[in-house]
Amino acid sequence: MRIASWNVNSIKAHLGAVTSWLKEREPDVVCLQELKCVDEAFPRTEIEDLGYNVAVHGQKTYNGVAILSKNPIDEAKPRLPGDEDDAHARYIEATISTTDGAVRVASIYLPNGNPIGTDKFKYKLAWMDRLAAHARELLAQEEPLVLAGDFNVIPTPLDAEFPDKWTDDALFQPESRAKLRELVSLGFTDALRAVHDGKGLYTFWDYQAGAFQKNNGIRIDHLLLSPKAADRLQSVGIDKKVRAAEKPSDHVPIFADLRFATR
DNA sequence: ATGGCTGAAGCATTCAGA
Repeated sequence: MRIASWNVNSIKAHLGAVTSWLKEREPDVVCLQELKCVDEAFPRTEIEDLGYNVAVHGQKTYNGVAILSKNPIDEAKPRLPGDEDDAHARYIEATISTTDGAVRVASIYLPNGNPIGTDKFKYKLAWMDRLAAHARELLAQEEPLVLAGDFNVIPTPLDAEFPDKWTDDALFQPESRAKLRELVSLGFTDALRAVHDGKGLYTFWDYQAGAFQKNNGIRIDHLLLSPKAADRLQSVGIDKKVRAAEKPSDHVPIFADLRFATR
């Protein structure tokens, strides 16, 4: 089973890139972030025509997350528990059934948190606390679980081409990194780092100043695997080349192949 | 030292992103 995550930076603006990539990469499950549209405006038909079931938690202009799955989506739940008053559409979770058992998947768009020293940064840290609390509950169920999304945290200096440029940024604050470590330490495996060492593996390049041409990137899109998902991990990839296309999203897809007898 | 670009909303310019 191939599970992918991609911050598409507006599903309407980049639908062509998404459908081309779906056809080429053939993921079984896809977690999308930054849809920037309400549920009714999501291009459901275009995605369903490629063989996917769709669960959307949208929002006008900002945020918005979705889960696409070739296997049936049994249950989809928007929002983290306790976030009923949060207007931001940043989380949707679904259970996907396969002939080889169920897997639970969450599509996560963690707050950016810039600039530091503001309520936006406090909101980011509080959101991370709520995510960790929920993740702890999910882990207790001891099922295959994948937390997939744009976590807006650079885990370590290895995950930025120029880490010194990010010292004043919310994505690289010690508090942000500590909270990501606390989440992972509940029992998750960072899928990419389980398979690949070293520098130069990025999922985001700014649109400005030729960042992609300079490979001035950061790794902020992550796939966190519960123990029963990590046991099945075969390989992980980053589709860097989609960033070089015309009018790309500023993020690229990351995907993991798990040993699941699907379809 | 700073900003650079992109998308949405909406029609000039602001907000947000990271």
